[in-house]
Amino acid sequence: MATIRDVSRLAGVSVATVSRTLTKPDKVSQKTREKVNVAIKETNYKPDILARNFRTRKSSTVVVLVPDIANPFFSRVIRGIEQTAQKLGYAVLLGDTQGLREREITYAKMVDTSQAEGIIQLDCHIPFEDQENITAPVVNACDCVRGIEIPSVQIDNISAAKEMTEHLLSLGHKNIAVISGPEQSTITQDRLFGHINSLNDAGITFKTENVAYGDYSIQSGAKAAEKLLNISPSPTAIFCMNDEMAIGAIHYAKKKRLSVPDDISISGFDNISFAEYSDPPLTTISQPAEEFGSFAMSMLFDVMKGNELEEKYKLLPFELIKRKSTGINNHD
Amino acid sequence: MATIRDVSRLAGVSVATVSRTLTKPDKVSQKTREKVNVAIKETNYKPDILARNFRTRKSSTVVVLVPDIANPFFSRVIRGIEQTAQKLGYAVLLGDTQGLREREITYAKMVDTSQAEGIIQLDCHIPFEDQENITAPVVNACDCVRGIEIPSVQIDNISAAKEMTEHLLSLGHKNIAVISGPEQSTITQDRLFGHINSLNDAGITFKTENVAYGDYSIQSGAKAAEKLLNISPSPTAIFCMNDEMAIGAIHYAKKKRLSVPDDISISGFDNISFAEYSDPPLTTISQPAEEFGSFAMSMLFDVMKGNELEEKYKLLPFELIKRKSTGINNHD
DNA sequence: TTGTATGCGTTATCAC
DNA sequence: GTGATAACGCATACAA
Repeated sequence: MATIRDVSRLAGVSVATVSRTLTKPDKVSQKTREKVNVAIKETNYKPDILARNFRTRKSSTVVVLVPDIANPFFSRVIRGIEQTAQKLGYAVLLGDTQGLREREITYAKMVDTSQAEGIIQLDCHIPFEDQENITAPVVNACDCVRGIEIPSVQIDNISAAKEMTEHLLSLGHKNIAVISGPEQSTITQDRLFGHINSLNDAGITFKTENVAYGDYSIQSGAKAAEKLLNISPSPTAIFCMNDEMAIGAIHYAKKKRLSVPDDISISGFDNISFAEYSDPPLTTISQPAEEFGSFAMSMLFDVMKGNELEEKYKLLPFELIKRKSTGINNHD
Repeated sequence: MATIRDVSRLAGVSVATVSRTLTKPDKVSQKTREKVNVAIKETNYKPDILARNFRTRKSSTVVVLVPDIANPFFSRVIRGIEQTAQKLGYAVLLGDTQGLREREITYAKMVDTSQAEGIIQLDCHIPFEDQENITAPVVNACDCVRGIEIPSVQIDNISAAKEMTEHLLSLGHKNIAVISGPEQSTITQDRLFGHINSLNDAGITFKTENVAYGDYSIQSGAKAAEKLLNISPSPTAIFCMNDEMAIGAIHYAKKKRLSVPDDISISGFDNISFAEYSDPPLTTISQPAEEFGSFAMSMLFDVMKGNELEEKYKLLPFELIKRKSTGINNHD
C-alpha cells in the first residue's frame, strides 16, 4: 500500500504538501495540486484513515444504541441517521442493545476509547455507568430521559395520545382500554398521561384495570388484548401504543369473532408500512421516523462540535391517520 | 485523559509492561500485573483504541452493506451479524446502500483505507469498482453473486421455490402466478427457476405473462397483484417472493372482493413476524435470518484471518410453513 | 506557497 | 520477565 511518502517522492514535493492537497486544497497552488493528484493516481494512494483518525483524535464515527434493530420503526429512524451521518462525513456504528443497560454502557464506552465521537440513544436510558455524569456527546431520539439534560428529538407524545383519545371519544367510546409500552418508558408514561387527561376532560374516570402492558411485539399485543377483552364490562375501544401491538390485538379480536371496528375499535401508533395494509387498515399516529434520525444526527453533530443548539428538546409534528380500525361505538 | 505513560510512571514499570499487561497478561508476572492494574484504576486509564488500531493496522470493524435497513428481514440478519461480531470482538458499521452500486463502492472502500477489515454484503452485487478483482475480505449473506468466488450463506432457493410450488400444485392449482423480486437478483432467478422446474415436472407449461416483478415492498406487491389478477384466465394461486409483497397482494385481492384462499391462494417468503398475524395467516418459507447474519460474520472472520473455510457456499435449512393463505383450488 | 521537523499513543523488536 | 526505543502514517506548527 502506497503511503503519503511515496506520493510525495513521486510528485517531488514534501509530505506536508501532499497532506494539504488532500485536506486543504485551497492552501496549495493549482500547479502543485495537479502534480500531486497525478502522483496519487499513479501510486493508487489511499490515505490511511486509521492514521489520520489517530493523528487528529477523531474517528468520524457515531454509535447508535437501539433496543431492537428488527423493529421497523427503529430501523426507519436508523435509516435517517445513516443518511444524514453520511452527508456530514460520519460513519454509523450499530449498537443493538436489546434494551440491556450493560450493553448500552459497553457501546457508550467506545467514546472513551476514541472509537466513536458521539452517541444517539433510541431508548430512554442514560448509557453511562454514573447516571449523574454525562461524559460523552449524546442525543436522544424518539424517546427521552426525563429530567436529564440530554438533548432530544421526539413528537409531543402527550398531545398525540390526547388527539387519539379524543378521536375515540368522538366516536362515542366511553370504556377505552390501553395496550401500553413498557411501564418505565418515558414515552409510554407521556402517552398514558395524555390519554388520562383526555378522559378527564371528557368527564370519564380512568380505570387502571383497563391498562395492559406489552413490549411492543405483536405477540404481546395479542396477549394484552386477551386480558383486556375478557374483563367486564368489555371495553369498546383499545388504544395501542404501537402498530405491532395493535395488529396483535386485532388478531386476537378476530379470533374471538369480534368485528373490528364494529364490535371493537383498535388504534395503533407509529404508522409503519404494514398499518395501511392491515385488515382493517389501522387508525394510527404517524411519526416522522426518518426525520427523527436525521434531526438527531444533526443535533449530535452540533453537540460534538460544541455548537449551541437552537432547541435542546425538539418536537417534530405528528399526524393522526384515520383509517378503518376505529369506528362508531354501537354498544352503549 | 491518562495515557499508557501515566500508568507506567505510577506503577513504576515501562510502557511495554503496561501494554503487555493489557494485551498479553500471561507474559507478565502476577506481581507486576497487580501493580499495573492498580495504576490503571488509579488513573482511570482507557487504552486509546484509535492509537492501537493505527499501530496494529486493524480496526476490528466490519461494514455491512444492506439495500434497505427498514426491511424487517434484513434487520433480522443484521441483528445476527451484530451479535456474532460482538462476540468476536468486532464492531459493525452500517452501510445502507439503497441498492445503489455507487454507495456500495463507497462503503467497500473503507477497507482500502483501513477503516474496516471486511464486508458483509446482503445484496447480489460485487461492491468493487473492478468487478473482476475482489480486493477485500467479503462474504455474501441471504443473496449471492453467481459465478463469482465470494463465499456465501443462504438457503437453497431453488429447492425452497420448488417446495412451495409443489405445495400449491398439491392443492390443485394449475394456473399459478408469480410476484417476483427484482429481475437481476440471483435469489429471484433461483426461485423462479425452481418454480418453473416444479411446473415442468407436473407437466404444466410456465407462462411468462404470469410473472410480475416487484421491489419487495408491500406497495409493489399490491400493484403486481393488480396486474396478475386482471389477466384471463385468472390465476388461482400467486407465489410471492417475499412476505411484504404477499401482504400487498392479499390486500389487493380483498379489495377486489376475492376471498383468500377460497378464490385465490397467496403464498409468501421469509416468514417475517407479520406473516403469522396477517389475515389470513401467510403460508410462507421460513428462512433463518439471524443465522444468516451470524454465520456470515463467522465466515468473514475466517476469511479475514486467512483461515480455510469449511464450506465456501453454505446452505442453511429452510422450512415451508403452511398457514391459511393457501387452500384447495375450487375453480377448475 | 512550500518544506522541515515533531509528535500523536500504542505495540513490536530486541536487548538485558 | 522486563525495559528502552523505534516505528506505524499522518497532520501541523513553524520556518523559510
